[in-house]
Amino acid sequence: MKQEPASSTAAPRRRAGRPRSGVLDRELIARAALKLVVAGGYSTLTMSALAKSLSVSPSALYNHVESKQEIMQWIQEIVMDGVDSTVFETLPLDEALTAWAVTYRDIFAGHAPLIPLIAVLPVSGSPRTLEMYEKVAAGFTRAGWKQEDIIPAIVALESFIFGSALDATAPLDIFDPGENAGGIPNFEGALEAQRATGRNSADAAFRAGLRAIVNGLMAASRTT
Amino acid sequence: MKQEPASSTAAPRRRAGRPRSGVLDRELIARAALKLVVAGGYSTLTMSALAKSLSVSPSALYNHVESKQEIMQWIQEIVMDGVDSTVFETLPLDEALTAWAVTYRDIFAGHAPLIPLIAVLPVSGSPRTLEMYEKVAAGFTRAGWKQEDIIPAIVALESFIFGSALDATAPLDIFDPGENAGGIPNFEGALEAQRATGRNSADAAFRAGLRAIVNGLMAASRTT
DNA sequence: TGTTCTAAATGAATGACGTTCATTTACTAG
DNA sequence: CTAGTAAATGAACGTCATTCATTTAGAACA
Repeated sequence: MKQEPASSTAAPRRRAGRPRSGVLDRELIARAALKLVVAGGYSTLTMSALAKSLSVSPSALYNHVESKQEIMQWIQEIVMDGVDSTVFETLPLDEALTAWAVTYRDIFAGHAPLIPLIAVLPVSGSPRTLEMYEKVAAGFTRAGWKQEDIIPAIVALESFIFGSALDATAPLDIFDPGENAGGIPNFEGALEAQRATGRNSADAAFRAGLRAIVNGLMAASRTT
Repeated sequence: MKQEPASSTAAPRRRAGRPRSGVLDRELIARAALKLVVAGGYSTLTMSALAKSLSVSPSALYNHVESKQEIMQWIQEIVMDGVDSTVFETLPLDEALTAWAVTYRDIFAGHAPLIPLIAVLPVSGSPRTLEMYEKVAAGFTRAGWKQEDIIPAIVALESFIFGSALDATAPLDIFDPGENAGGIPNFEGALEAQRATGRNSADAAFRAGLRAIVNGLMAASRTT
């Protein structure tokens, strides 16, 4: 849990910038872990598998990592880097929020196991995540938002994004009532009507919900 | 993964309604599991601990349960039962949605580990959850919504609720930039302003987001 | 050059887990 | 009284993450 001093380098502690032996370092481990995850999903990310992919014994990893959780945090940082938050510099707030949210959800839909982690993780450990927040907050500020309303708006959007990313991993027939059909006419009618549109319901929900929450937030900011 | 035939009883398979020996049954196991969780959190819910709390050996549980995941589903059903969906019968849609969402989030904030499970779980295994959906869908129908818009609206709301429930478990100082302060003026300003309100930011975000998404959805339904 | 220091790797061991299985127990039906 | 059977037992297993005493090898210093 300890943070290295002021150094921004990710490499293990070494004597005055002189390279040291060791096959491993933070960057290497993080990349290898992400590679494993992308190739075979999070269930294949074990310390043994990770060590093997680095041609090293599992215990060697613990010279560079406190726990597996820490590796998950490293992965999270790399993944978070893929979220496009430059849009706030070029687009009006509502459009920027929409574009940002879309990339955010799409990226984390492929990394659902990270979500329960992120939601609870202090941002202090992740400078790049902080930079993202700064860009988003700047977008709100530029649009003239009251300062105290900005954090709640960001958190609300993120909650929706994380929930939607989880939802995106659900099986397509998740709502099929199965043997419990009958006695639920309203729900079944709605289900059938949605099915008839031919659209993926997770995507439709994300789009509709995103438009609603963005419009709703913008409207609220104008009334106060 | 198999479902028992048409029987709606939760008891283990038995001969023509005649009670059989056995200390265990589904209801007992589920209640004991929930009790453990409420007392000590999900990390204390192990098959050994559960068995011990029932004065039984761990392997005995497997005569009634396929896996620990199945127990988690049983817990989920009990917990879901606490969500108040009667409000749709008495309140106008927007107020009902708000009241429903509030109880939904508050309840699952105490059961965060269930969320990644639910988001991906077929509803067919949970009759009571289906009944909830029916009441919600009926509320939308009664309010004159187009059928095909109902499921996406429900899913969007649930995504927001689940995300918010996860967020509610975060530490209060989750946004503290720590040593990374400086260089992120907009974010820090917003953070300070939010702090100055004295409100819990997770709660403020949930309230603001809920109002926004409900208003946004209602507005959208009027334009189509 | 040789000695010492130390970061880093090793491999064996540990302790939780969830889960399986052959066997026993105790009730019920005939 | 005899089977038959659901259910409980306890001793395994296999898979994890993690720990630790020990070894290895490169760099600093003499």
